[in-house]
Amino acid sequence: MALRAAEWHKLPTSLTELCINTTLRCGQSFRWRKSAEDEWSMALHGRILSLKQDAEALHYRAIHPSPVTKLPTPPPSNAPSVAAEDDDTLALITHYFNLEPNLGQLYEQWAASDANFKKRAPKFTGIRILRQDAWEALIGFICSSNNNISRISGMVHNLCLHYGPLVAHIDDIPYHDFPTPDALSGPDVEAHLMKLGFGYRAKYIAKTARMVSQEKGLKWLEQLSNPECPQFGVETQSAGELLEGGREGYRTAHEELLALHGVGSKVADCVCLFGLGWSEAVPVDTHVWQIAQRDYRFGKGKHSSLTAATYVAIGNLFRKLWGKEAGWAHSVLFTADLKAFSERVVAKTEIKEEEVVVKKEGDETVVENVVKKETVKRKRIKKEPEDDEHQILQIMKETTRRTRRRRS
DNA sequence: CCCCGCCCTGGAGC
DNA sequence: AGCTCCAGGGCGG
Repeated sequence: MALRAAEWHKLPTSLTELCINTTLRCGQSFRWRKSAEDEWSMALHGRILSLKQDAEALHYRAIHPSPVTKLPTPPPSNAPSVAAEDDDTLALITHYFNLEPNLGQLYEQWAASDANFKKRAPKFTGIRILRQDAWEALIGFICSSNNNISRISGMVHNLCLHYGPLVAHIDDIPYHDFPTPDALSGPDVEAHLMKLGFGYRAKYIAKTARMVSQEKGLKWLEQLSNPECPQFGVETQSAGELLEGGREGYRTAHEELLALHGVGSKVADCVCLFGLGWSEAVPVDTHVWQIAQRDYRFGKGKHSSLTAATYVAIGNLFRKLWGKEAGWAHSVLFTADLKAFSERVVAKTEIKEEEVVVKKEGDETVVENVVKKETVKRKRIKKEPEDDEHQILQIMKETTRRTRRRRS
């Protein structure tokens, strides 16, 4: 029997209000994959969500797992079924992509209060802070320490593949949802993740999963959410006034998260921003630290290195600059600084002035041009893998190679 | 409070 | 080939 493919639906929007090509690649989520040319897919809330975008609209479709027909009659078909007419996919997209705020207006506000934002943001419009599942964000960003986006994506993919529930296939490629805390609490998880190449993060994940599933409870984590911006399906409530260090609920969430293994200030802020809806959270990593030095006069005197005090000072400055959505504005600048988007950078930071150094060697005077650090760095740009099949193969290769290495 | 060495891994540059 | 550095850090001394 020929199966009807799931239908595509249309959600009108402009690329300045939402740009999935930037939003899905800027390192806030690690699970989206290219399922075809200009098409992104991911398992989310028990379905495969696929997206395409053009200048007028976001196109989406949901593939639900085929209902398990217990009837012993005809040959069972594993093919995905069509979404019900009245399913909640549109509501899910609106929630997940945080589509409520007027992004053009926000960009204007941020630009008006900061010349640097005004300078760098125009080529990075349409970036939305996703409202991701808190637990998934927590584990994803535990994986992110001392790591790069492509490897983090591979690790998260492996977590889903080995511990997450299968949702359905597209072109014979399986899509798994993110594993629950229970699923990652088994006795062999750490050793297994070690074999899968997680390195020292294997222990962090195993410990954190046990703490959340057995000690604190998933409810504990989810209740750290911004009540104005809750998990999917929960009613909203007011979240109080913005203080210098952020709202009360944000401060509490940040502090509570620090009790988990592998969660420091930066990872806690990522979870707050991307998983708990606290838009004033400002994760300060090496990129943001570099931005703070280059564009906001950090790196000298009291704040000459990225200490805990400096970390807080940067967040406070950004909150003073941009207010309640400081983390959102900061993410735009962060993205503008990512290597993967380096072809879009503004004006190449001008042609960097060469420092001319005059020094004496024996009798002669030698004049040489010293290339500045920034110029040198730009040479070390690697291209992110373009097509995703390549990326998936990469992931498989990693896995088999490691297991093979073990055997020998 | 700050600083340092260490932790796993893979890719890139030299 | 072999080495260094770096990639969205965290932890313990």
